[in-house]
Order: sequence, then C-alpha cells, then structure tokens
Amino acid sequence: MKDRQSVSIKTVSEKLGVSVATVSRVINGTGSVSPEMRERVLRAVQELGYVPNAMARGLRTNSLPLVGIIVPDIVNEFFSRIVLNVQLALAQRGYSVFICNTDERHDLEQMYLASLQTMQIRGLVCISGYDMENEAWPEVPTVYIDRNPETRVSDSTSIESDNESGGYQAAQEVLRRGCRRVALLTDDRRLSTAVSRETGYRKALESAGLPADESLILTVSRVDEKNAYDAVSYALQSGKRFDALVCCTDWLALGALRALKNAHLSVPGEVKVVGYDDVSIAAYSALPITTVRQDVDEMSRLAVEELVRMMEGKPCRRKNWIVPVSLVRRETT
Amino acid sequence: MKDRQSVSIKTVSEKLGVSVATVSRVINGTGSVSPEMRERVLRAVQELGYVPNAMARGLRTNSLPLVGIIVPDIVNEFFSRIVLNVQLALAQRGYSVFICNTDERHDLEQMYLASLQTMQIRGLVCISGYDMENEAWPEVPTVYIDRNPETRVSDSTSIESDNESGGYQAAQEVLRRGCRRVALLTDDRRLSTAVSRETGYRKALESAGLPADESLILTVSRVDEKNAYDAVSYALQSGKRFDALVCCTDWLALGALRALKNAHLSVPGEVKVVGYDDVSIAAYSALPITTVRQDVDEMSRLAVEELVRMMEGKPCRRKNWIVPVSLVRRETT
DNA sequence: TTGTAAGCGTTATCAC
DNA sequence: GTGATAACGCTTACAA
Repeated sequence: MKDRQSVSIKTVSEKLGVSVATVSRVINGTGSVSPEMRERVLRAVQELGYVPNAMARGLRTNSLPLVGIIVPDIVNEFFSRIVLNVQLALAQRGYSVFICNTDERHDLEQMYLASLQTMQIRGLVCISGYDMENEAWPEVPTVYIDRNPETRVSDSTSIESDNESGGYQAAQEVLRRGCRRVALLTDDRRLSTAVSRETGYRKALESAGLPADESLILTVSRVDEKNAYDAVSYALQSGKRFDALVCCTDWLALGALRALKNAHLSVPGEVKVVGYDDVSIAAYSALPITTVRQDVDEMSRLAVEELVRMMEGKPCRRKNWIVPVSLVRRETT
Repeated sequence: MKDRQSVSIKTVSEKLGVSVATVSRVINGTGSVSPEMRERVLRAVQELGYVPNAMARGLRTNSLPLVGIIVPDIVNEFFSRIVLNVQLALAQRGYSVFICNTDERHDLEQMYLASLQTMQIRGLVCISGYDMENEAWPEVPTVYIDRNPETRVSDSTSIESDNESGGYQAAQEVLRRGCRRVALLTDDRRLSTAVSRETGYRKALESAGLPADESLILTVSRVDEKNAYDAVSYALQSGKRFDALVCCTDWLALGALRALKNAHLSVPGEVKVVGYDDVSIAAYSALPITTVRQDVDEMSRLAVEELVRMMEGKPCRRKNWIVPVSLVRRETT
C-alpha cells in the first residue's frame, strides 16, 4: 500500500493498464463495465487503499452533500439534542453535517458563516442564540430553529416552539395554585424566544386580573445557574417579594432554587418555581422542577424534512412552524 | 450580485479585464500587486460577492485545514465539553473541525471514518466510546482521548485521565469512612477506562485488607440512569448487601441513588455512593454526588497542542499522557 | 465495453 | 507588476 496521499484514480488505472474513466465508472457504478473488469478494479482499489477525493469530486460535480449547522453552545443539552438528531437524520440521507459552535460570539459566527460558504454547503440549519443580523449569510436553503428573523434567505423556513403558549402555561400553572405575585426571570437580551415567553406570561397575569408589576421582571445578562442565583438573591435582598417565579430556562430555575433556599424560603410552600426546556437536570435536581417541555424530537424532525425538501429543489411546506409545548408538573409547584 | 454558484475567480478577473492570477494574488496576499490594482480587485470581489471555493483550493494545494473528531455521544456533557474546547482551540489556529457523532454505533463510526478520509482530513481526534478495531483508519496524525488502543496510527498520541487512580480514590474515600462491603457499578463492555477504574478499586480494597468479592461487581449494558436503577434494584432484591457503591459515571450514580431511595436505604447513612466525571448533574442532584473529577480542560488543551504539533510535522511530545484526576467531596459520602 | 479529453476553481511556475 | 498556462483528482460527453 502506497502513501495514501498519492493514491489517486490515476494510480489505480496505471496499475491496471486501463483508463481512469473505467476506474471512475466502477467506483460510481455509472456507465457499463464488464464484470471481470469491475472485479480487477475493485481488487486494485482495495490493494492500493484508494479513497476517492471528495474535494476533486465536489469540484467537478459542483456538489458535495454537506450542510452546516450553527449552534450557540453544544454543551447545552437542549441544543446538543437537536444537533444530534439532525446529524443522525441527515447522515441517513447521505448528507454530512458541519457543526459550528459559536459560543454565542458574533465574531465566531461570522467566521463560521464565511467558512461554510467557502465549503460550498448545500444547506444550513441555524439554531438561534441571538438575533443579530449577519452580513454574509450563505444563499442556500436554510432552516431557522428557535428563531424567526425578519431578513431571511429566500429558501428558508422557521421552526419555533410555541413560546407564547409556554410562557402562558407556566404562569397559568402557578396562578391556578393561588399565587398572586408572579415574578419572571428572563434573559436581558431581547431574544424573540424570550420576548414571546414574556408575552405569554403577561397575558396569563392579565386574564387572571392581575396588574402588571414591572418590578417583578428579573433579568440576567447571561443565562446560567450562577447569574440566576445572583439575580434572585439580589432581588430578595432588595426587599422584592413574590410567591412564584417563572424562569426562562431550567438552569435559571436551578439558580433561583438555590437563592430561595439560601434565603430560607420554602419551595413550593412559600414560592413556586417553574423552569423551561425540560433538560435532564430538571428531573434530577434536588427538587424536581416543574417545567415547560419543548418537543426537541419533533423540531429536529421537521427541520430535516424541510431542509431536505428545499435542497432537492422543492419548496418548503410552510414558512413558519410552531411546535406545541407541554407542561411537565413536578415538585416545585 | 450574481448567482453565487457562478461567481468564480474568473468572473472577477473578467469584470476587471485582468488575469485570474492577479486576482488570486490579492486574495491570498502572495506575490506582488500594485496598490491600485489591489483596491480594484477587492472592490470587485465585494461587489460580486465572490467567495473562494475551498474545494478547488484544497484540491490544488492538497491541503484544506480540516480535522475530524469522533465522539460517541454529544449529548453527554463530558464529551461535549471536550468537543467544544477542541473546536474552539483549533478554530483559533485556523483549523475547521468536523464533528462525528457515532451514537456508539460501529457502522456509523465506519461510515464517518470513510467520509473523513475522502474529505482529506489533516488530523483526527478520537474520543473513545468503545475499543473496537476499525478497518479503515485514516493515516493522519491522531489523538486518542480516553482510550489507548494497541494498534495505532504511526503519528499518534493517547490522552487518558488517571483512571486507575480515580478508581482507587473513589474506593479509598468510602473505605476511609468505614465501609467494608464496597460494591462497584460499571460498564459490562470491557472498555479500557472502565477496566482501569476497576483495577484501582480492587487495589484500594486490597490495601485495606478486604477480600475481593466478585458478587459485589455490578454491571450495566448501557451506561445510563435507567440501567443503573434497574441493576441496583435487582441486586438489592437478590439480597446483595453493601455499604458503599463506587460508580463508573455520575449518571450511574444517579440511577443507583434512585434505586437506593426506592429501597429505603439512606445515603450516605447506610450506603455511600461515589460517581465519576463530575458533570453538572453531580453538583445539582437531589443529593449532591461525591465524584471523581476528570480534568476536561487540560485533556482538551493537551489534545490540541499535540495534534497541531503532529500536523505541523513535528513529533508529539509524548506517546501517552496520563492526566491527574481529583476527588470532589459532596453529600453522598 | 472502453478510451480520450475537456473542464470544475484554484494556485504556482514561468515568462514578459 | 502582470499574464499565460499547467496541474490538482475527478466526472462525463463523445469517440472508437
């Protein structure tokens, strides 16, 4: 077996004393070639350890079945679940998936977008993170998940879960149990997902005849346990009082729980808490968290289905998809 | 702006009435070109929305700075942390990373390996999962993480955490607190990592003068919470008794905890439990879990450093790295 | 059934 | 400083 780098289709053809066309034909199963020939070629390919060069092939056929996926943070279980689902489903249909972790950084996202373009991706899945505008968006079929940007590539669809309903159900859940001062803990960036959840929350309060109290809207600048702990602790120290707290993610709920415990407030006795996403920590935390579950499987399924449609030249079935959410009751309410 | 597909270096050169060589030179900053020319070209590139074609470039220069990373399950936080670190660090050095989720399936791993080869990757990071032999391993610089296979590519290094010490420390921790019947809950596939941890566990028992009791070795066929729950429940029902349980991952510990609770056994009173990895669930579970922490940051740092060295033609600094682990004491012991 | 050769978008080696 | 042009590895008319 020769040095892999130098084994090309030509190497194979020379060894056999045939033309490269013949070798190409048996490799791709196109055209017609005699059984004996096919045998010989296959054996030579095996012996030489020949591997087709995807770049050369992609260049020639202007194809290469590659799609990109942009995700803010792969360590976040909500995102990694989607990525895994999407990758598996696309692999089954013959597409490779190039995963780009932006770490929520705009510069990295730009870098990846450029890089994906040079790699001639055929499609793109973009999982939110933030709503920033991008200069150089690849002109390929695109599926936005958890986001619905105004300026969109022509061939695109958006898949969101029903955030407004989620916010509504979350607030509803504590209202139903008699809470009257329902606080909200959310992201201070005005992400569309967070805004929708807030809208749902406000509507629920409204239909319960409760006045809006802006002082009960708590925000964090970064969505993690620690920031939630700090924000809730600070609110408590500032004398804010509430009997329920609707959180925009499970991790925020977790931090809130810690702050509440630290302030000797019982849950769900004195304060009820609800999370969002239903990542596994919600079920296994010290106090299992009541949460709004997003249907990750359905979202990824739709994403792949629509993306493949568009990449095959068909129009997407809908421009906007809203996937239902469900409330999972556990012990914090 | 024309249809992106058709904007090539030639399009740009024609618009300007210059040769493709000139355009190539300004794009790559190689050779010399007059300032005015550079200006004109840059503007035309901008206007036409020209993006270099990575495949053509890669074909010509036989390069394309791409590395592959094979990982069993990206939803597992231990793995996703490594992947994130590696991708970020390599991006900084100009490499793209192609992430392959094998979902612990051999056929998928084979498929990805082949696919990576055709894409002419320059290096490979392989994060365990299982120890199976692969037929077609790409002949490129390789870093194995959490695994140390016998048959290795010539340019390769292996980075493991000190699993034996981890197993030892875990057992030691409960022994020190007076436990005498220390059980082990592990993977039934004979992965090298699991075997090492078991060895450490056995040595600890031995130095405490305790006889080995094979009936205290519990196994699961799939490492997750549910299987751990089932295995431990079954052991308990079969009348097995132990006052400590050393688990090979935090998720196993979590399942064990649930089984123990279900059997009305108090933790850490009647049974002490220790986990492994220190994923975030360990800190936030109902009962925060004492666990052996793997130094993910250091492992990924080393991986990138060694991989880059090898890809630049230098030899790796060591063929085998053992990264220290540390015990994190929490409330299950 | 098989071979010849053009061309995909680049870069690099020559000339000029 | 700039322009032709060959070559990278492959697919695909078109010929034979």
